[in-house]
Order: sequence, then C-alpha cells, then structure tokens
Amino acid sequence: MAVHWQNMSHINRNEGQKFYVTTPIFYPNAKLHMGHAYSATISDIFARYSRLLGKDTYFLTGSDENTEKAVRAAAGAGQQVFPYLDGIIGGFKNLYKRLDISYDQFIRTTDKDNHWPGVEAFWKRMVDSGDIEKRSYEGLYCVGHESFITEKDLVDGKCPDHRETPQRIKEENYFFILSRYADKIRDIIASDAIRIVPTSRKNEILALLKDGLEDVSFSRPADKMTLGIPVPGDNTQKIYVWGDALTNYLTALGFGRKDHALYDRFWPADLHVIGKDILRFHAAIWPGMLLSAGLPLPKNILVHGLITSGGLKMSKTLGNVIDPVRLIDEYGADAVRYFVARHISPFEDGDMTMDSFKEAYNAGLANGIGNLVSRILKLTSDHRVSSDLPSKEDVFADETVQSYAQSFDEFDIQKACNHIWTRIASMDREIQETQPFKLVKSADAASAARGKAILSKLYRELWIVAVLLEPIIPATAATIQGLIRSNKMPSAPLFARK
RNA sequence: CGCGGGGUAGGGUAACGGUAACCCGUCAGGCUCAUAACCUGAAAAUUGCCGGUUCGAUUCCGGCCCCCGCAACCA
Repeated sequence: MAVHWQNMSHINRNEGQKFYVTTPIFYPNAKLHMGHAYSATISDIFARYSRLLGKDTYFLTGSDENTEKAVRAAAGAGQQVFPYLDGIIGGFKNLYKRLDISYDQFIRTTDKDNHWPGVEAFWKRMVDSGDIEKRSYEGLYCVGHESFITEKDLVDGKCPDHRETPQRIKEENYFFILSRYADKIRDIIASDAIRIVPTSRKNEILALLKDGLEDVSFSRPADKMTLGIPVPGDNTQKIYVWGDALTNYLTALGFGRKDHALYDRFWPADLHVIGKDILRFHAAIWPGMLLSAGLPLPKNILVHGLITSGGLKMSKTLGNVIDPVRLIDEYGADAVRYFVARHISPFEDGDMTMDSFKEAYNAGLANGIGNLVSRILKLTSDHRVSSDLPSKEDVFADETVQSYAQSFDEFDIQKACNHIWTRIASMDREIQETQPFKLVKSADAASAARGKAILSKLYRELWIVAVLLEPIIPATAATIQGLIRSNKMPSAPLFARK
C-alpha cells in the first residue's frame, strides 16, 4: 500500500519563525542525576515540537566549568583538571545521547575559542554603560563554599554546611550596579516582556523585586580562581560566575566573535528552561546584564520544579537517588522521557520512585500505546486495510489537535501528553464497542466492509497519534510511523510489560 | 508577623462557584483484535481544621495546624 504524502506546497503556518531554546548549563562536579535528565528532556521536547511545526530551531546546552570545586575534585581524583572535566562532560554527553536529546550545541565555559570572546565582549559593553565599578568588599568567607556567606547563615559562628569558621576577609571586586535596573526589570516581568511561567514564579520574583536589587559582585581575585576568564584590562581579577555562565546563551551563538551568524539568526532566546533553584539569577541578574549591555531580552523562562523521590529530595544518604542511566538501561530512553513528560508537572515539584515509574510504564506504554499499536496493526495488516496518511501540516490543521498545540503554547507538556493518551483510550474503547475484529470476518459483505472502514479510520488515527508523539518519545514515534507505513504489526512488543 | 508551593477516595494526581475527575490497586461482569492486554460496572473522599461571603464553596475571603522549597552572590 502506497502512502500518499500530501504535497508540502501549501503554507506552513510557522514558516520563517525561529525558536531558540536553552537548558541551564550544568555543574561538572555534580554526579549525573534525574534533575539533569529532566531539564534536558523538557528542553528537548520543546525543541522537537518546534521542529515538528517547521520552525527554524536551535537547541543549546552546556556546562559551567570555571569553578574551584572542579579543580579540587580533580586534585582529589589525582587527575589534571582538563582531562578530569572532559571525563565529566563525557558523562553528560553520554546521558544526552542515551536520552535522545537533540541538542545543536554543547557549550563549555572553558572553551576559549567559542565562549571567552563573547564573555569579554559582553563585559566591555557593561563597562561602557558605566555599570561596572571596582569596590572593596569585606565579609565572611567560607572556604568550603568558596564564597562569602552572611552572618545570618552561621550556626554557632560556623558555616552550617561545612562546619568551618569563616574567615573575615577584605577583597577588591568589580561590582555590577544591578540596583539601577531593578525598576526596569520589574516592569519587564510584570508586563510579560519576559514571560515567566508559571505565574506563581512570576509573582515570586515580582515580590522580590519590590524591594529593589542589590549590586552584585562580578569578579574574584585571580589568585582565588584557577580557571576562569580574566577581566579585560585587569588580569588580577577574573570574571565571576554571572558574567561567565549566564552569557553562555549568547556566546554559543557567536556573540562577540567574527562568526555571529547564529547570533543574528536566533537571539533573543525564545525559551530558557531552568529549575526553580536558579530563578533569581535568570529573572533578575540576567535581564539586568542584558539591559546594561543593550541586548534584546529572552522571551520566556520556564521554571520547572525539582524531582523528589518518596516526597523527599533525592540524596545519597537517604538512598533514594534514581540514576537516569540505569533507568534507561532497564526501560529505554522513551520510558524515561514519557515519565517526566506525563507524570511530572513542568511547573511544580514532582515525585518519582521506582514503583511509580514502573506503574506508569506499564499503564501508559505497555498497556497503552504499545498494546494499541499491536492490536490495530495486527488487524489492518491481516486484512490489508490502510488509509491515506495526513501530512504533518494536516495533522496540526485538525481541529481535535488544537488542544494539544495550545498546551504546548502554554508550555504544559503534561497536558499535551494527556491529550495524546486520551486519544489512545478512546481508540481502545472504539475497538471494543464497534468490534471491527468480528465484522471483518463476517460472511455478510456489508458487515465486512463496515469492519474494514472502521479499521481504516483507526489506522489513520493511529498515525495522528504517532505524529503527536514525536516530541515526547521520538524513537517510538518513528518506529510506529514505520510500522504504519509498511502496515506491519510489531514483531515484538514495543514496550514489554515489566 | 520573611517569601512561595502544597494538604482531595488505600496509594498517586486532576478540576474548580453549582453536590468531585483520572491512574494504580480491590471486587463483579464482558470481549478475544492485542503485550494475562482491552472494555463495562461497583465499592471507596463529610476535598487539613475553624469561621465568613453566597441561593450554593473543594473552588472566593479571614484565621489556625501540618508538610516541602527558597530566604539574594551555597549554580
């Protein structure tokens, strides 16, 4: 049976639109955990959805490597810093590969060719705006934190995390006069010029901004930072994390470099995906920096929650840590993607245990889409029934698909998934109620024809589901599409029951 | 009086001014195309507590209790 592709000449409603999505850049000293997999998967789903709509899409991820912690960790492991970092980054990239994360670029802040020129250029713009000032700073310095901590943080005069008495030291730093921009930033967020999703996070940051913003230390003495980028024109200082890390979203596109075609094409970011733990940096410091540098502001910030396990933060001591790679080994990438997409709210903390994961896997994947594919394709292939398959454009033109698209516009991946699984459930019901498996075998020609008509419709509807699944579980979506085109039932279950 | 989120059937979640929906589990039927899957039905929630607004609140307002996260350079 030939598949009739609709010609693609009619106007795609998203033609000419671009979409630039980013993940946070991750700390290389952290062991891989579900949080990394989660952020990356959410971002990837948006990137794939955007491509599915035909938008010009760019998806950035990376790592924040200029930290003393990495230096110490390397030393502890008896390794040189850069090979050590390469090893960690290899782990991230492996996780991404295993998860089918379709990133276009992985930017590393230790990358002198691609990252550093942009950071320097950005710094100079802030200096030109008169927003960078040298000040002496005195405070309590905790070696464990490698940063200043406040009196309030102390417990019995010691840092509660490291149980060390902090040193009172004084040092020269360059400061970013962020306070100047507090009002503007507040207006920008209040007016949704930068839309912060969900609204609860927007309100949270607005409440914070009501009292203004304090200036931020933007550099450290060079002798305290092994890695990192020297302040332009003053190599006794190095640029601290804000100027170095947040700028990755720009530098990766070629900002400050000769080849800035990507920057011209994609900036400003359409979506920064972040965790709630770094909201302040992205919703206060980052817009301030961009205002100072005179650059366009990102359009949306999606603030997701954290994944807990059994209601508690995952931690080694509790033994409730779920290793994403092990999970992928056992269940496959799409199972992990399915779980975080459908069973973790993109807006709030979500819970995940091995039991809840397995339950979701069996219900949604094995008994749900996997079983449905088998039962429909068994019938359509045995009875040689098929149908014309709609193009992707036509799928999205279908009225019943609008709630799916709208959910994505609201960044509500969970709702988009529910749309798909509602379709799956109603197809299961339809088969049961109309009993095409019986009709097709009927001696009565009219009944047999009716059975075939039902199968043809199911065949087509399954295709729509397979298209809608693309952003969520891309490998399975492709497999199903292939099976539909060749009208064959899977030789082995798509998702074996566990 | 720091800020935010949450407390809904045995477990997990949803909804939202008009007598609570879904998933898992339990029980009883059905179907046989399918991965012992799938479909139908049943039992099961005074929607944390107290008060208020309202014809009517799980949904709005006030107070209280409990849980979680954040608390400004710990990414």
